[in-house]
Amino acid sequence: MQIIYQYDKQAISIDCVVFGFDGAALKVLLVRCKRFSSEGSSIGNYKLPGSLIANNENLDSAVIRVMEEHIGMRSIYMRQMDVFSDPKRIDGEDLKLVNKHYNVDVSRIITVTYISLVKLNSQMISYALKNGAEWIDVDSVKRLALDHNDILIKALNHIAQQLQQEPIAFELLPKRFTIKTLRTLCEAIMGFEFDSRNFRKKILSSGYIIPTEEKEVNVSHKPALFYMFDKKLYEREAKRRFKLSLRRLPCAGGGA
Amino acid sequence: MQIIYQYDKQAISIDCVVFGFDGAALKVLLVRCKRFSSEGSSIGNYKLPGSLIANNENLDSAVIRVMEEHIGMRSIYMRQMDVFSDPKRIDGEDLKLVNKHYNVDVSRIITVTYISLVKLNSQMISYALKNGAEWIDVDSVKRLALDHNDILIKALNHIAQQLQQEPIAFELLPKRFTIKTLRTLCEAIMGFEFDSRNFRKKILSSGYIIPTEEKEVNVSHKPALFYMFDKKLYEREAKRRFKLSLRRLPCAGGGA
DNA sequence: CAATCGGAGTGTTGTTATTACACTAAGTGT
DNA sequence: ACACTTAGTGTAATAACAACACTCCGATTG
Repeated sequence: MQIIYQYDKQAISIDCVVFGFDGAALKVLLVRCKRFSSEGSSIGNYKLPGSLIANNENLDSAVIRVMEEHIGMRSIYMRQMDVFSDPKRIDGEDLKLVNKHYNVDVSRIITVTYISLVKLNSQMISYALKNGAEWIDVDSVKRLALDHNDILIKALNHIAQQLQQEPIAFELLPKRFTIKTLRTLCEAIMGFEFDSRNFRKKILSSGYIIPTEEKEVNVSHKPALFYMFDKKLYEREAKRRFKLSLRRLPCAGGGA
Repeated sequence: MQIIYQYDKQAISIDCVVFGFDGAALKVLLVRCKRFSSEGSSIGNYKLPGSLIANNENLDSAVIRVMEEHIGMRSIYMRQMDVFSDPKRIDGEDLKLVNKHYNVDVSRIITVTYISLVKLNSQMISYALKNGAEWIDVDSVKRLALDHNDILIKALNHIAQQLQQEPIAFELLPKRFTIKTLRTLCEAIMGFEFDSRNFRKKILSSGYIIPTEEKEVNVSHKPALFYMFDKKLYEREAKRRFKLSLRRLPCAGGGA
């Protein structure tokens, strides 16, 4: 078989799954795509924010560009997730629409997906609305354009996994937060509930979630204390943890 | 700023980090690249096996194609790792060499990296040699072409991480193996040693690593029993584990 | 201003997983 | 028979986890 390196009709794009937390539910940033939709295509009413890769930009800068467009800020947590490369992933009507939208003529699109985590606030919500986007409860997301539902589900599993290993929760929370808020967030990400006493115990024994002087005000119950995440302490702990575990037995055959 | 979607001069490639285990050390498959190397370029004597994406093929099939070329078989464990997209990652002399080698004219290459795990045997070693490749101890890998050293290091960390969560060890071992061999492999991947009694206890209590009737022969010491990995049992266990952990508290703030 | 409401915050105990550690068993070779 | 080499076994101390019920504090209501 002759191999043809068809580098001239393939485009690379990024799609971002941007998560936020409003204190109660996990939200995802979706872009309305009316210009985009059409009969006979699988394009729904919403899609994940994304873009083709522009001239001389790397993937990360494309993500930053898209983020800036929809949430108005550059400095946010972002991590590469996966690459979707099936040539049949976007084809037929969908591909025509994409070609038209971007004014290009490509026969396939390879998409690199990213996960972003932002500290959601009300300005960001209205900023998104002004720019054709919307923060939507992950639980009430309906049909999305292209294969974006698959991507979203993968992203949800991904952060649930990550939550257990890295301090990603604090990327979604304001600087000061109560233990209850942290727990609600963890429950939203994991999809199940925790025992509040054990949760609190674990959090406080971590050593890097430190109390502030502040309490909630105007709540009709005992006010909760605010805490902060101390990144420096966390990193010091992380190093120590690594050293201590040098002789530890991993679940060699798989998480037994 | 005007955004130009320069889809017409970018190529997508895959690079594979293929690991094998010879019973004593972890090996990685490297390709000699004499045709490739030149004065003034960062191209070393070896590189990871890889390729540009060919006509109408998706990334996975490109990986399979490359694997077939170097190890002569299709059916192997492979997982996507990461995407390297910095435009400056491959440029200048290196880019010219790559363009010449593939007979293309691209200004940037975006590379998706894969990890493959194979059950190494002597036929594969000679097959590789005949096809310009070589299985090399991961500990004695020197300077590689382009940014392939970075990719290799990432891959090593990746499998160390994975080993603790998925049964990847058995992708590297023959069907039948001794507990000692499994331990040696885990030690090679993790980079430190385990207590042999605790290791054995853990492995045997997993429930899905089952003894065979066979023992080692012609060893000048008590012969070790061979074991097998039972995938079906593992998957059943995995489901049960998930159910049981429904109320478990994750290390919410990060692996405390 | 007493009573009610709602969520914050607190400790203990039984159970399970982890670690550390030393000897005997079964073969080969001399 | 003896020496050598690696397989294979058990226990006890410690640490992490899971299950569980009540008091505290402030706001609100009547």
